[in-house]
Amino acid sequence: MPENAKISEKTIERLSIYRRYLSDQQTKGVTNIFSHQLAVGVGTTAAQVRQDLTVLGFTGTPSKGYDINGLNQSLKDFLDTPEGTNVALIGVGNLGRALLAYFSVQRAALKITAAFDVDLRRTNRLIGGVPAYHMKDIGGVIREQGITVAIIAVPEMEAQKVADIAIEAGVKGILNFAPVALRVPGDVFVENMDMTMAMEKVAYYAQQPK
Amino acid sequence: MPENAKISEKTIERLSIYRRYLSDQQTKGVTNIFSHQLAVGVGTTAAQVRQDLTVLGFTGTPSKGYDINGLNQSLKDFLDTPEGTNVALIGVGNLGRALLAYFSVQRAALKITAAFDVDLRRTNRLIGGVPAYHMKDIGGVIREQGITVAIIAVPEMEAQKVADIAIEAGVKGILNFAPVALRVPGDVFVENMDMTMAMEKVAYYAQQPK
DNA sequence: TAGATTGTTAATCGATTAACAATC
DNA sequence: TAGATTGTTAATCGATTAACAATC
Repeated sequence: MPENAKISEKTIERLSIYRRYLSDQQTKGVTNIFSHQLAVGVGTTAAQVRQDLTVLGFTGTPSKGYDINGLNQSLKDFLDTPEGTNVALIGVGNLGRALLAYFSVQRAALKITAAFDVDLRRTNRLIGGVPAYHMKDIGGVIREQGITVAIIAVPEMEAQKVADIAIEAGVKGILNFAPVALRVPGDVFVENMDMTMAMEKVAYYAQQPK
Repeated sequence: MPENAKISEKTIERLSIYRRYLSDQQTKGVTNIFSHQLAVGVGTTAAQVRQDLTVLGFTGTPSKGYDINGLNQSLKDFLDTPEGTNVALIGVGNLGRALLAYFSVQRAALKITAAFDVDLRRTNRLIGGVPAYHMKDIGGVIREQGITVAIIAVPEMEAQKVADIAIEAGVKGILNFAPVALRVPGDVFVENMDMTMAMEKVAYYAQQPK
């Protein structure tokens, strides 16, 4: 992968989706796949797939398409860090606990290794197999574990505050479920999962005559 | 709002975000706002805000900017249906119950009025104040209640099947939490909330030197 | 009035789609 | 070989940003 190539967010998103689909195919024993098959599987176009895959430097052949094992390895090399990534979950309410369960079934490359809350009933014990700490210990624990990614699942009012603390402690990427625009330094990446907005968008298009 | 104007998804997303921010300001007693203030509040640009707001046909003034009460009303008229929208939640596992709690605090325009699951322990009773039915009753209940929007929070394997049944019963918009590309007719809108993809994207950018 | 902001149109930017020679 | 698919470049499309006369 060329060091100075600029790869769009959309491309990264699709690479992640390709990987999941290809892993599924791999477990089914499929060994090769053509760009248009992959495209149908994930809901895009063959041209898009081919263009996206060039960023990996992984190459297919006109007769066989892409080797799924090799392509999966390339996607892994590209998307994952060799040593895996520790993730902090901030906020262990209804949503937080659901996320804990959701991400616990993931492969080891991304792993929630610490959870935080202000509620004493949810701290200083294991929740879903993950140690839950009091919010006041965020900075220390993140630093100790070398955590660089955090999931924010706290109420709107608290989100900016916990983001600031997490970033101060070394976090460089945030998956934000709080419905606020976080103010962060330029070297910190924020992805917003705005469920209310998504719901309103769906409702809007559902009511359109089309 | 002009009948034949084509409005991009991105614009709809921002309108939803503007509304939430403006509602917050409204409750704080702020009555007027300039495009650049709104832009900072939601994390976009003033030019973007002004261009987006033109789709409402709601107009500001150079001296006062936008009247927040009036703008909120315009956004409501644009985004909401007069009679409100009933939403079905399909899948009452960890994530489904978290979503039930999350959306129960929303204003009345969007309301989860029915939940569905295959697990008998989660059906034929109220969950979070919402009647939970067995999956086999989906079609009937959706039809009876005139539901047009569904949230899919079932395992990957079941997602396409429940989507097909919901659409057959009249659903026109789906908020899909299952990590699969749903195949739907052209008049059905699907918004994917792919949490694994989002997490991988965050991890990718967190590890970039930048 | 002078200055700032508006609505709106034009210019720029970036992403998607199409095209095509090279390859198996 | 003939046919289909590949990598890659060019054309198209759409969204964002900039510009500016009109307005308060």
